Amino acid sequence: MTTKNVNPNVSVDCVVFGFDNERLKVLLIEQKLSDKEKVQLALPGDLIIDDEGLDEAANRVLFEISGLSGIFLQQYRAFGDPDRVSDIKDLDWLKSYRSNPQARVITVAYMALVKMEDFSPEASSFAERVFWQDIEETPQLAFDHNKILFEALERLRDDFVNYKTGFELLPEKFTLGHIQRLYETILGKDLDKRNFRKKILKEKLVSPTNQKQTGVLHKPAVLYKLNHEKV
Amino acid sequence: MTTKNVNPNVSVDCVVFGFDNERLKVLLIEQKLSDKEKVQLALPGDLIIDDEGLDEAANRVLFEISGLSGIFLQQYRAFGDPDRVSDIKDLDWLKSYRSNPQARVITVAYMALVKMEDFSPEASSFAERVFWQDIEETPQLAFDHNKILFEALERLRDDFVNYKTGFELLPEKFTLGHIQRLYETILGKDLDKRNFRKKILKEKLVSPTNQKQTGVLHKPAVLYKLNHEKV
DNA sequence: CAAACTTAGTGTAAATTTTACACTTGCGAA
DNA sequence: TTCGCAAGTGTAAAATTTACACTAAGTTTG
Repeated sequence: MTTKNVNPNVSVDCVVFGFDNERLKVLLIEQKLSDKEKVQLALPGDLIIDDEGLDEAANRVLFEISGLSGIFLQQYRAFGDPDRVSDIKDLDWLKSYRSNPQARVITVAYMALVKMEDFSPEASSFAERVFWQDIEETPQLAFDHNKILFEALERLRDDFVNYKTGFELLPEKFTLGHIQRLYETILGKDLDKRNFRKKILKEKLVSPTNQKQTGVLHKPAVLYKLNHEKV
Repeated sequence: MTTKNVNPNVSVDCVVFGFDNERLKVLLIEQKLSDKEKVQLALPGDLIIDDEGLDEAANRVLFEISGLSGIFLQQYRAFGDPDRVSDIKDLDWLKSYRSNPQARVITVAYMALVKMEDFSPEASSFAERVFWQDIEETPQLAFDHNKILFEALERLRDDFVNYKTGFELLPEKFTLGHIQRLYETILGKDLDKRNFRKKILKEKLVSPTNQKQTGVLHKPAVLYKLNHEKV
């Protein structure tokens, strides 16, 4: 009880889901361990700085690592097992301004969902490589990042079950089929076409334009747009 | 970018809701500032220790401050505005083992719901007083604790809307009226008696016993019990 | 140019869930 | 014995959810 504590390092980790009208992906980085030559995959994340809030830190870190900005990151929980980052001394990626390189790392996890076409991640600072990874084929990640990712996905699906979010991922003009594929992708299951359309149209969040798809190898669909005042 | 950071203090705060078959309360503590004579009200919380996990820390801290243990605490988010605890230097309650008394404090918030009759909080360590405060009359709290409490309440209600939680708050034998009052208390609104009973009974989480209430000044109600295999 | 392929688009009936609503019952207290 | 109080009970209407199959309109292929 009178032990002198060393304050923990505090980091933020960002689980950025990307949708490409087809598959759900997650933004990963490849980082190199300092002395050994091993590389490992991880979620973008880094230590916070003294005078910034957590939300602010998440946005900064994501930008510094991947070049992405303007993304709405939602915090969903903190992870703080004392040994969740055990081989911390081996790591290059804890930046030079850390004050206690030997101390544990507590991380605050953030989640976002974006359309991939709007964002082209570019590796910078200590990341060797930044890329979109298909969610169905997630590899082994560093530390407890697989767990952090899994919980983010659970939260993402929770947010989708009420059918009121996710439209922001669609292009300006989109078809009802696009929305349905979005929902099927996120929820990981098939939905009945007629029932889905009924439900979406009842919400009145989208309206038809007088345009149709072109250049598709099937009957062209009516294009819809968002009712911005409602979203 | 090359600034030497001071690692933040990390604390846990516990929002323990208590139900007394009547009202919803929250566990608060009264603590004294060091030099001045002012006292302030706050949620039970304290810094974490090096080698403990966050969940572990929450349980320890709650026990040390209030004597309560065996409570299921659920983490719901971290709060980390850089100036959320601005007058930290004035505070006695940051224990002696803190390493950076001048640094910011990031807190990880936990929530629990218990039946008050099972727990008799007793002030210990640095708390002057520990008590149950009616949720409808929450006073001004220290730091951002009003915000932390508000978000806990939102989360609590979210957990209740699916009608599948909260039974653990009831005595061993209880009436349907008790459950309804519990739900009305948590949700903060009245529910239709007949519809509520229909719904609860359909869930099949409770079964009637062959006993009835005694000593009540009205028609005695049938007592129910939990179907433990389902809860 | 006909056939094949692909997704768009559409309606209904049954089942389930939700909502609104009012009176009688049994106990203790006065 | 009457009064106050919460227990206990049923139904109809409305809303929501679910299951289900064919035609339409383009493009590509042979």
